[in-house]
This record gives sequence, C-alpha cells and structure tokens, in this order.
Amino acid sequence: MLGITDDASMDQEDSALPNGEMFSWDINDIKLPKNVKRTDRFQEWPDSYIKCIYSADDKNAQRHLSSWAMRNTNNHNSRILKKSCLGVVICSNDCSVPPARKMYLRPAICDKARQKQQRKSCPNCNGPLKLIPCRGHGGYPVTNFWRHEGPYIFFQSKGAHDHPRPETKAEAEARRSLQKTHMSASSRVKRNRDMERVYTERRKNMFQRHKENRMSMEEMRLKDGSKWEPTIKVGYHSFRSNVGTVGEDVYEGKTHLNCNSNNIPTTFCQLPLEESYFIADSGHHYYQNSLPTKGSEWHTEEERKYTTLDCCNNEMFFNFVPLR
DNA sequence: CTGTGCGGGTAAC
DNA sequence: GTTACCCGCACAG
Repeated sequence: MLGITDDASMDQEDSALPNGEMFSWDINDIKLPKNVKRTDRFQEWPDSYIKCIYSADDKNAQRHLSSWAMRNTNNHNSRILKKSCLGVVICSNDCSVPPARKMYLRPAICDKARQKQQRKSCPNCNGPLKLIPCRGHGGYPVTNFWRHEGPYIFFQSKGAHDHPRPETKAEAEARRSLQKTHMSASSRVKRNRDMERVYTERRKNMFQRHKENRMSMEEMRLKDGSKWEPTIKVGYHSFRSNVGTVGEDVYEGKTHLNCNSNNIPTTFCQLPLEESYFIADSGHHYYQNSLPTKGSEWHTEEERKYTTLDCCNNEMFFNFVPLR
C-alpha cells in the first residue's frame, strides 16, 4: 500500500501494492526507505507476513498497539522493538453460550497478571480457563517488529495467527471495569458508555480495514517466499474465514448485529470482527483439545482446580447492548 | 493492578 | 551468530 520514490538505498522495484506489501525493505535493513509516497492506515489486526509504514504522528503506531495480545520480547536490539503473540484465552470445557457461542478472552500481557487470570474461571460455566498459545510462525508465536526511523514508523509482522482473535484491549478493559462494578445501576451507565465507545470506534474503522485486510496470502507468499512457512492446521481454515484473508470475503457474511435486542451480536464467524464481541460460533472447533500442553500456562491439575467464583455473572457478560 | 519497554541472562541451534 | 524466553526493574495510567 505504500509508494516509495527514488532512493539510492533501494535497488529493487518500488512497486506499490495494496495493504502494505511494499516488500523492497526488511525491518533489519541498515537503511530503510526515506521517501514514502503514502503512509499506511493503522492496522488493528495485522496478520500474515505484512509490512506497513506508518507516519511517526500515528498515535497507535507510536504506542506499538495491536488488537492481538502482543507482549514485549527482548531481542537485544534497542532500535527494533519486538513483540510476540500470546494467543487467546478460552474455556477448557469448550462451553458455549446458547445458541452456540464461544468466548475468546484477551490474555493479560503482564506475566503475573496472566498467571492470575488463569486461576480465574470461565464467566459462563465457571470451568477453568485455558491459554491457547500462538504457534503461527513455524510453531512459535507470531512476531511483530517496530522501528522508528525519521518521519516514519516501520512495522513488520512474521507469521499468521493460528487462533481466534481475542478481545481487543478496549473490550478487555471494559470488561474488567464491569467486573469491578458488579453491575450496579450506575455501572450499567458506565458499561453502556464503555461499550458505546468500543463499538463506535470499531464501526468507524471497519470498512477500510477489511478492504485492506483482504490481500491474498498467496500474493504475499510470492513476494516474501523465502520467509514463508506454512502453518495451516486442522481447524485453521474455518478460523481464517473470520479474519478475511486468503481471498475470503467477510462481507459475504450475514447481518452484523442484533441491533434491537439486549443480546450479544449475532454469530461471530459471520461477522466482521469489529462488530462482534468476544464470543464465537461453537461450530468452529479449533484445536483447543488437541494442542500440546507445552507453552500453555496450565502448570498443574491443582492449579486448574483452583478456580474462583468471583467472575461476573452471565448477564454481565452476555447482555451487552451495542449502542449505535 | 496492569501495560509497556528495557536489558541482563540463559538455552538451543 | 540468531532466536526464544525467563526474569526484574522502572515508569505510566
């Protein structure tokens, strides 16, 4: 999506492809493009092997944000910030909320908070929670790289997420806020305000983002073949259908929201994610029961049993009113 | 309390 | 050399 004008350091063609696929640079290059025709719109859900050039004024890029749960990783290089994906937190019981919806919680970024999070129980069935680690980059978590260079912020993603999208940061924060307030009358007001903010922001960005996210992975593979490692797994394809890649068109889906009910949005997998919440169609069984335990942060059976009942009730979680 | 970034350190390859 | 990951620390909101 980027255009780059003549640059002595660039000896490859400067073809500008949609969605950040300006592959004539790598995050590790000594010199990066200096003359960028057009910077990218911020990608909230960067996936696959994409590269973006953001304006240094982009607030989201400045904060190295992502809606994936990304944690800082030490790469012993102060010029390039590296982050790796933590995956998604699901219910070990594979429970569903009628009619057949699942929850995809956001893993806490802080190690301590994440361990604490896993001692809590599923807000729906009180079963133990389980962290599904990301293995989208040759069996390791997807990594994101950020590098500030002059008026630009360069971004590069390696790997394709092989798990559902977690809640966004805003959603997780809104939910935490709800848990604290125990749904008092005043908290309902706050809840609605929080959720309204979330949905308003999502709606604002949804069309542009989905347009941008439909870049073919095959095209990217051709452009970046040396780095490509297939990560397709059982259950993966059905998941991919909700992230709008591989040529699949999320806009082919159905109604986005139950606008006139007190219930959660309609089926997750048919939704543009911006309009959905952290609940998804249980028809999409990924591999939560077949993943190796390595990397998942359940340590002992004892720990699994150590669930608390202090989560909010179903109504608190599932009675959202996506205000418009 | 949690998110974020930094950097020392270790291990595997 | 690279990459992944652990840890503690400092700072911010």
